[in-house]
Amino acid sequence: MENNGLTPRQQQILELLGRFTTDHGYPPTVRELCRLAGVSSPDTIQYHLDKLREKGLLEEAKGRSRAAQVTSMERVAMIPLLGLVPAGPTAGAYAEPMGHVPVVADRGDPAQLFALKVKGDSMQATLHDGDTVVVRWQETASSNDVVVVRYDDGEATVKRLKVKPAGLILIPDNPRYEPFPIGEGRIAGKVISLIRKL
Amino acid sequence: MENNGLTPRQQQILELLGRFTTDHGYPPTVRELCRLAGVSSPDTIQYHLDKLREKGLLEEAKGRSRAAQVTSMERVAMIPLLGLVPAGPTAGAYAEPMGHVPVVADRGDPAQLFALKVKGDSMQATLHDGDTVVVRWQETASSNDVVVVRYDDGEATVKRLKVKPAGLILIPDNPRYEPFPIGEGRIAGKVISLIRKL
DNA sequence: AGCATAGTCGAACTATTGTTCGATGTCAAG
DNA sequence: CTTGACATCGAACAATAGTTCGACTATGCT
Repeated sequence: MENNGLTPRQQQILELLGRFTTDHGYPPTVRELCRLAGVSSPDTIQYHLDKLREKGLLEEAKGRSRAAQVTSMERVAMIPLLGLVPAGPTAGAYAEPMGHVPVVADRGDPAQLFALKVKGDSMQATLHDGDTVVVRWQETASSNDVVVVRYDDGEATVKRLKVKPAGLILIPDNPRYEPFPIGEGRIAGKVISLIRKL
Repeated sequence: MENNGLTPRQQQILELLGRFTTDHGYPPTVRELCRLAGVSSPDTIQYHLDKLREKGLLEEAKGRSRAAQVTSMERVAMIPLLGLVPAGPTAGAYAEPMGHVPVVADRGDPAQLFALKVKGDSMQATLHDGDTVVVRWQETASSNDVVVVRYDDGEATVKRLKVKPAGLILIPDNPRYEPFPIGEGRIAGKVISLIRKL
């Protein structure tokens, strides 16, 4: 029953704040919240905002405009969806990509991440054609990691890595394909998660 | 080579704008951009912002504070991660959940979406233990849809749906489990995508 | 040289926005 | 009935932030 000890009004303001933020991309001003909540005095909103801040539900940020944010909201980073082949760990993340993928920016630096669209069925069972994978730039990896390997000619492939005394072996999870040595390729990154539309 | 016809300065401002926004949760003010870009006059930023607006790279939003946004940024919604069992299509998305999952809010109303953690291996091959699935609230579904079914006792399960003349059948994708009729259960929603950590 | 483009500055102006104050009303608890 | 928490209002104030203006410096093109 006890909803964090929030009064209905506070609950409503919190809800409006969250909705506005995701709708517009930035938080509302105090007066915009006035309109949304149907009250006429900015102080009414300010009053509730203070209460919410006391309870730790809002970011402490007084004085600045549009700075009221729900604290519980994990910070989200938009990582670039580089297409089928990653070009390289270049900086310009706002030019080429064919889109962006939102990820929760909790573990590590999100600037080290990028996304890739999977093509083909060589990794079937693990990765399907059309899947989106989230990759972290790194030049080394461990056995059994799924890695992105890039070749000088611009080609790239996603395979499971096997570290053997003889060298690095790439293993397609689909048994209809044969494992092969990495050759001239270099590891570009490690696949850390996948997103699949059903 | 031609980078959208952007000058280095414009490129930089765009980059700073994007970074600030994802870092703070809201866009910077003109003067904050001044500091970041190392210029002293607000007009310098304003000048470049106008150029970027002309090229359609920024949201048209004059007069308001902190309203400069990169247009290419897909709007992101945080949908509630309800845990193992969805309680119901209630509004209070900012209270109970054990977390939030970011999704691109392009198709349909993101308020109709929620996330669930998958438990068990009855859907193996399609869904693994620990996967996060994104579900849309709906009370009906088609054959072969993966659906969330809720029972009165508070239990819930994820299975593949089969519409038969005799009634609705739930099919575990794992052949080690047997299909069974939906019984007293009701469809709570349809699984539209999955997120898996590797 | 003449001219257009890109970039910058500092100051001033205006509008927006956060904040504060005193006053008022409601409602349940003591 | 008095007290306290909850809620609201309107007005006023101060700080912040968007906008505009005139002037100035490069650079490359004609």
